[in-house]
Amino acid sequence: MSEGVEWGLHCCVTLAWLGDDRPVSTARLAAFFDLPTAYLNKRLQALVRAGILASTPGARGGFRLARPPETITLMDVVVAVEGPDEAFRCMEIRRQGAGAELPERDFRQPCGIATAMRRAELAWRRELAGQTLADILAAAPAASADRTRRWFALERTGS
Amino acid sequence: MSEGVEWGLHCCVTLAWLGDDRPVSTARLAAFFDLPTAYLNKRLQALVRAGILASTPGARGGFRLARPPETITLMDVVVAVEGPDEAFRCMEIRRQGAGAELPERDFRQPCGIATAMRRAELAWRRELAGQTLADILAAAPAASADRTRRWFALERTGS
DNA sequence: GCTTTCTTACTCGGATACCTACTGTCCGAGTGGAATAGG
DNA sequence: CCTATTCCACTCGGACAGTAGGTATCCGAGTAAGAAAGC
Repeated sequence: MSEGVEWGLHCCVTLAWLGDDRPVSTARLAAFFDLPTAYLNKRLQALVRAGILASTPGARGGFRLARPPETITLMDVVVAVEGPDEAFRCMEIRRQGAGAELPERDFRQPCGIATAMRRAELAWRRELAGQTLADILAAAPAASADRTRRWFALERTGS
Repeated sequence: MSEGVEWGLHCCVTLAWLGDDRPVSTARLAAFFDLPTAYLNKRLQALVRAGILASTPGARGGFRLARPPETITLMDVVVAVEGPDEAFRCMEIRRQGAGAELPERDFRQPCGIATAMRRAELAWRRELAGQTLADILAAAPAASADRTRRWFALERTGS
């Protein structure tokens, strides 16, 4: 799985902690996590396209959460960064080679392997869709949120 | 996810249908599914290392199932082909950048994001571990098994 | 005719290139803010 | 002192290279079968 998923989730949590009052620039977030600025920006753009973040252009611009943390599931973030297509995709190799000349009716029933893999992936998606950003926030220690807010406040005024 | 997972699963199902009496060569399996022979062989080797298949060298050699289909889970095949490490791996970016100078005790509690992602992945693995090769065989139509057996028998005697 | 030996063809197994996609980087368009000049 | 204007620095956004991992391929080691020669 892409590394950007972890980045996106951490940035969403951070933005939730910082509140919606003023946007946070990519450079600030990248400095906070020691990540490549431009590449992180690319990933945040994906979150904007998915309607998870809202971007503010211009000076003092940046990103903020587009909607309340209770309405943002981990599934939303994963799909936004990783793409909507599932990990296991059936290539229908049963129709290749020897099965190429078989009539269409022999493949009316879906591939059992694809069905089984799909079932597992649905369980994964269901678990991700059941966890919202608010749950992550609730589970995290309050001290982390405080430190994060303090760091961003200091950097804003400091050198 | 690697394409080889689908290949491995289909080959296991095919080998189960053909029975354990005589091994099947990579060339025969590759012809049956119209796959690159050498690359398929590489993947079958991975299944041998995992103890799922058994290889017989020499003329008339090939692969067969190493153990009964009831004891082979989809998880076993996926791990054998894809590797044991999970898809989402926490890089602990919370410790990078601003968090680099924090004391160790602040990270005693595991990362909440990693925990949530791990929970979803455990659900996926549990679903895969609950499905055995025997379940796939039972769900598949008997006609497919017959056709497969017939094709491999014909190819063996034919040109 | 039977046994032993040798050849041979076929198989797995690992070492070697290629290619897609993720990772990383750069520059331009656009915007808000601040300084400045004028009234 | 207040206001309108101009300039500027900062931000996002998409277009452009670099690199790791998956994909594909080839060749060598090893084995069992089969043919051939000898008894």
